Amino acid sequence: MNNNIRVRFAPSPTGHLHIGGLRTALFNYLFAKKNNGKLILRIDDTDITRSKKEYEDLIISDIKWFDIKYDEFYRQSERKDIYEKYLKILEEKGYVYECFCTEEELLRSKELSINLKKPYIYNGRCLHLNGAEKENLRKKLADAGLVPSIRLNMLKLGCEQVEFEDMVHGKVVFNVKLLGDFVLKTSDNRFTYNFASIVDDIDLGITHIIRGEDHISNTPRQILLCRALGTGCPMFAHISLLYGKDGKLMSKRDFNANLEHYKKEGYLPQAVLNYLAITGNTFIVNDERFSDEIFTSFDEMAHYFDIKRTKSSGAIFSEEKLKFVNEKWLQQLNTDDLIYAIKEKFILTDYINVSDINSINISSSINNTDIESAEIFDVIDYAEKEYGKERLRCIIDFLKNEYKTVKEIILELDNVFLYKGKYNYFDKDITELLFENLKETTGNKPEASGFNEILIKNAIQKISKENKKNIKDIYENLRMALTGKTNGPSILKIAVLLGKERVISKLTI
RNA sequence: GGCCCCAUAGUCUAGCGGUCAGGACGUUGCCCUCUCAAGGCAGUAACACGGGUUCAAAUCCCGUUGGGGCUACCA
Repeated sequence: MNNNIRVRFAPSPTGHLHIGGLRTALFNYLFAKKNNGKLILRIDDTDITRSKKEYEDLIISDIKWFDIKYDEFYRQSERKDIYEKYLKILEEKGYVYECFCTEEELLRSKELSINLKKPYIYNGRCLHLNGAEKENLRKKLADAGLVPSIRLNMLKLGCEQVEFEDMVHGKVVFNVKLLGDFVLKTSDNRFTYNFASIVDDIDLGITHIIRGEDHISNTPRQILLCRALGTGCPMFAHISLLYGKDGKLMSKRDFNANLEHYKKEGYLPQAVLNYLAITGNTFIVNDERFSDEIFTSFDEMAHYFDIKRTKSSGAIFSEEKLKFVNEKWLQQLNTDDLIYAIKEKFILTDYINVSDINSINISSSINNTDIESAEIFDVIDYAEKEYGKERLRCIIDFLKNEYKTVKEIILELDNVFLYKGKYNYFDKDITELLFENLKETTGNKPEASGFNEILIKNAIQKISKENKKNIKDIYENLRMALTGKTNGPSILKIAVLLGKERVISKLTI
């Protein structure tokens, strides 16, 4: 296996990284990992008017959030010398020419083509200008503060068609005549995407270009540039795009295209990646291990990844399936790792405001001396102070198997384990009986040994028998008193995790 | 309009000439159960259409239809 594989992810900092971009980054990362290659992050910011540093920062932090690691980093805005160098090569070979057309002129000729229902192709007018005409036009441009743009001379290249072997689509063929002499360098001295991108790919030794299918029509232009430059060309893999429920391309307008959405809803980064990896893609077939499509680690995912198995058809994004994947990840993730992830990856104040908890709870806190002196940053922090590390671990271990997102876990943690107020009970009699019995039967034994599921169950049965109360009613009442809801995870388990003291206190009328 | 890509259930997919068209999500029912989930079991639902090629086509070829992308001195 070739271990000089180099791939790149090249977002332009003109907005947030969205879910489709993340998928492209992921496929690059998987490919690099699988082949022992390098992943290069390149910020394609040649469009200085639309590019913003804040977006670059956001993109980088998003990539980090998902634990996608890159080996090298570049910014196109810092590589102008390199583009200049390659442009010079083309000039020397006579493959480029100056274009003096103004924006209006080009626009007009384009409109004309549209009206005639003909494809718009640059007419190559400036190719045939003589020296005097050029100087005249150059002056005119200079008056407007512009310089001639530079176009690639397709005629000189002499190719009729370009074909390439796409790693996901197979053979793709384009007719060169329909491409037109495209611009390499603009009249305001910027290099265009098509030029800068492939020059970087060549210069940085990129071996495989894995990008979205929307770039497939740029590919022939870039291949032509490779030929003009006389260099080899990287391999291409155009992966299918992600679509919304309406069948249209996911765009920044879609709320679930924004990665912020997944952080706020409490999806684990691993789960999002896992989901993205399996949609529009297949790993190993006929292997039961992957029948439910859940991986246990990124390395495992990379190991079984094969770009050639990527589907060439587009895929509709399904948050339902993502939720399922997230649920599985929650279940399989080691509890300590989960707690770490919750603390590191999520902004818990999105779910619960710590100051709210504090104002409600601290005054009535059981061990309020500890709490008041401690610095509390978030819910987990607070819960740790309340329950201790070990106990909190048990609670999270319990909750992670009951809920589907981190958000749900945190909400439940707050609602039943941290809330110190009392919920309304259904039945006063039953509540009193529960209070008496649970207080009595457990006596003064320490919580750990005395307060367990069997004991509570027995107490409930005893209450039922002796007082002719319906078992279900007693459970329901206990649940209501402890959680304020009529349904949820095992109330026995919840009671045990809460501990005798808290349970008794909630049952006090 | 032109160019390119794509087409198996509601969704993601397996399938590479002969399968009862397989799996997953969802959904429905049952079991479990203090409730809701989870889990277990069972059910539901698909080869866009029309021509070829072939003894045989979801699979190969052509066309049609449908969807999508691109069509800039944006990336």
